Formats: sequence, structure tokens, C-alpha cells
Amino acid sequence: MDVPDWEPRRVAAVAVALPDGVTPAGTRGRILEAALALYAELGFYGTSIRRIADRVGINSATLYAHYQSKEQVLAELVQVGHRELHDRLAAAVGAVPDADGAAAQLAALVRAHVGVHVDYPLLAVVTNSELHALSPEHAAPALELRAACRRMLLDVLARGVKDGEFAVPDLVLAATAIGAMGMHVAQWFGPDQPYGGEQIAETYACLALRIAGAAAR
Amino acid sequence: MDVPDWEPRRVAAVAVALPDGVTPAGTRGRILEAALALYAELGFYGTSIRRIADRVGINSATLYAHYQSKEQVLAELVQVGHRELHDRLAAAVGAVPDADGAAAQLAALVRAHVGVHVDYPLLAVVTNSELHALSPEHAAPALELRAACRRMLLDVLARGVKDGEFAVPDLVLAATAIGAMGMHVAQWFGPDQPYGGEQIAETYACLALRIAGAAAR
DNA sequence: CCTACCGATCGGTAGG
DNA sequence: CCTACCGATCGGTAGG
Repeated sequence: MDVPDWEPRRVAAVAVALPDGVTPAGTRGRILEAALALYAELGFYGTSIRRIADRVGINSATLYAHYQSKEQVLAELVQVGHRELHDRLAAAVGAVPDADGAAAQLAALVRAHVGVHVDYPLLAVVTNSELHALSPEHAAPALELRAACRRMLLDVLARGVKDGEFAVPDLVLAATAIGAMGMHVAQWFGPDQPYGGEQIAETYACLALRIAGAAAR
Repeated sequence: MDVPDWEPRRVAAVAVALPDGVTPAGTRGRILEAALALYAELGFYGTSIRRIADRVGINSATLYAHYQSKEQVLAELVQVGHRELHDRLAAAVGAVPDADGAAAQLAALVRAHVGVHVDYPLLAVVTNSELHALSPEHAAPALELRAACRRMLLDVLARGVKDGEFAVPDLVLAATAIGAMGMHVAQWFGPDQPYGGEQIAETYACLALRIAGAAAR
């Protein structure tokens, strides 16, 4: 792979981080973190196993003592990313009683969605932009989690419409637009811009409520 | 480059198309279109010059009779994509007199933004997702056009706020969210889904007005 | 527009 | 965890 000598910047310069408790111990974990940084920056095809190994400080052949293939390293990252997103969305919407209304649930959902993308921007970029490099078998579990995330958002929107809290021109397009807003944050969030994660989450929750046509502002 | 035998789907199966009048004549144009399809589907690093040449029906060495490098083919696509976006946004906002108000201008801007992404989804994906593979010199002209597009949106939003037509929690975040919505359309728009381009454009214009806090719905 | 070819690098394996 | 190596493929060039 020809690696350019100028540094392409596909993501902001943020710390390499994985969610608590999911980084494997020892070298396997360090390989995963090195791959995370490189896949995010250069893409799966733009990253060689030798470059990953260099970053860890091991020989490239040693990588195969920990992972079956370059693709399996990506598969683990994509799975971790989707799992984290799913669990945090589920926890967010589950923490708001139905009695509080769809607006409160939508706000919680969007705050959590943005939260994942500002807490783990590298992971989010890899999860969203490199999933296509996985074989269908490797991609399938992540696609299921993604569908579940989508359903949570659609369900809250549909409930709000049914209850008269929301009014949207189209349910699916509104959900798609809200999802797009949040995913995009991972591409520019970083220490080189003036917004904090909380502020973005709060603002985007407000914008999502507007998209939903919620009466309250 | 190891090309997978399962077909990764990074974009919907849409026709390969470039804006009117920008496709070079003859083989040079066919190379550009072949590269467009492959860069969109597999990414710049995932695409070999041999695969581009195969699609055109020429020997890979012949590619260099028409372009200086693989990167220069990408540079031309990225430039065309940004140029088309910029010109259509400028035409859209220019066609609405100031007297009609910021809401009318914002709606026109978003309709045009979505329009480009549904008319040329492959070009939009390459333009947005592969720009990082260009050297700074090759990327610079496109980045200028991108900044100009952003300014158009920010200006319309700012004017609406000043005139009391709009009310946003944060100008930059509102513009970023509106931009993200539109860009994302290129990733799923295609013949395999039920929405037409006009319908998406109209709906997204409505959602953008809501984000802007426009009084009218 | 092609044949023939360059050195470099690719993902991955054998064997220890 | 490393040395040594595999065949394949990479972007690009020489020469016609």
C-alpha cells in the first residue's frame, strides 16, 4: 500500500479510545487501538498490517498470533462500536418513563447518540465508514444492532405523532435526518473546535425536537 | 490491492453520471466515469488502476496517456463535485430575491443541496468521502469551494436571525446539522427505496426551516 | 493504445 | 514474539 507522506486528515486529532471494559488485555488490546487510529485516519484499505504492527512495536507477523486476519480486527472494532451505540441508546430511552412523553425520550435518545460520537469519534468513524469493507458474514451482527438503533428512534417518533406531541411531514425521513446529524459529529468533533460535547448534545437534542415538530422549545 | 469477491455496497446501485458538460470527450471521459463508480464503491485506496482500465476496456498503462496519476483522476472528480455543488447553491440562493425573506432562501438552498446529492450520489460520495486521499495541493481548490458553500448557508441563517425570521440556539451548529442532513442523502438514495428526489428535497427543506426556528411551517 | 517490465509493498504463512 | 519468506498485486515507466 502506498502511504502518502503528507498526513491526510479524515478525522480530528483526538485521543484513541475504546469504551470501558472492551479493550482486550495486553498486546491484543494494543493492536485493536492501533488499528482503530489507522483505520479511522487512512481507511481499511489504506492501512497495512505492517503499519499497525509498527505502531504497536511488534513484528507484522506477530499480529496473526492475536487476530486471524486484518479484516477480523476491523470486524471487532465495528462490532464494539455498534454495541456501544446500541447499549447507550437503549439505556437512554429506557431511563425516561413513558409518562414523561415522547419529547423527553427523543431528547434523551439524541443526547445519547451525540454522546457516543463525541466520546468515541474514531470508533464512530470506523464503525460508520468502514463497515462496507467487511464480508457479509462479518457485517451481519453489526447491521442488526444498527437496525435496532433505527427502530428505537422510529418508535419514539411514531409514539410522539400518535400522542399528538409531534408532527412530521414523513416519519422515516425525519428519523434519517436526525440520525445523519448525530453521525456527522464524529467527523469534526475534536479539541481544535470551540464546542464541548455536552453543548453539542444539548443543542442537537433541541434541533431534533424541532424536526419532530414538538410544541415545546 | 486485494479486492474482495463479495460485493461491498458503500452506495446504492445508481447510474454512473457526471453533470452535463463536464465529462471529457472520448477515453478520458470514460476513464473518469469508471473511476467515479469504483472510487464510490471501493474507495480510492480500494481501487486499482487495473480495475479502472478493465472497466474502460483499455490496458492499465494507457490510463497514463490521459491522466498523470491515479490521484489526479480523483482530484478531477472531487473538483467537479465541489464545483457543481457550489454553482447550484449559488444559483438557488441567487434566484430568490432578498425581499422574499431568509426562509425562502434557506428552502431554496436546501432543495438545491439535496438536489445535487440525489442527482449525482456517486459523485457526492467520492467528493465527500475521498477528499482526504488528495494531497493538500490537490485538495485546496475543493476546500475553498466547500468553504464558500458553508458561508452561503451561514449567511442566510444569520440574516434570518437578524430579521427576526429565524431563531436558533447556535448558528454554526444549526448550519452544520442542516449540511449533514443533505450530505447523508447520497449514501442511501437510489432506485431501491421509495422516495423520489423531489420529495426528499421538499421534506428536507421543511425540516431545515424547523431547525432554523422559522415561524411558518 | 499496447507489450513488457520496474521496484515496492501487500496480506499472510512456515517454522521456530 | 521473531526471522525469513511466499505469490500476488500495487502504481507507474520505457519504448514503441
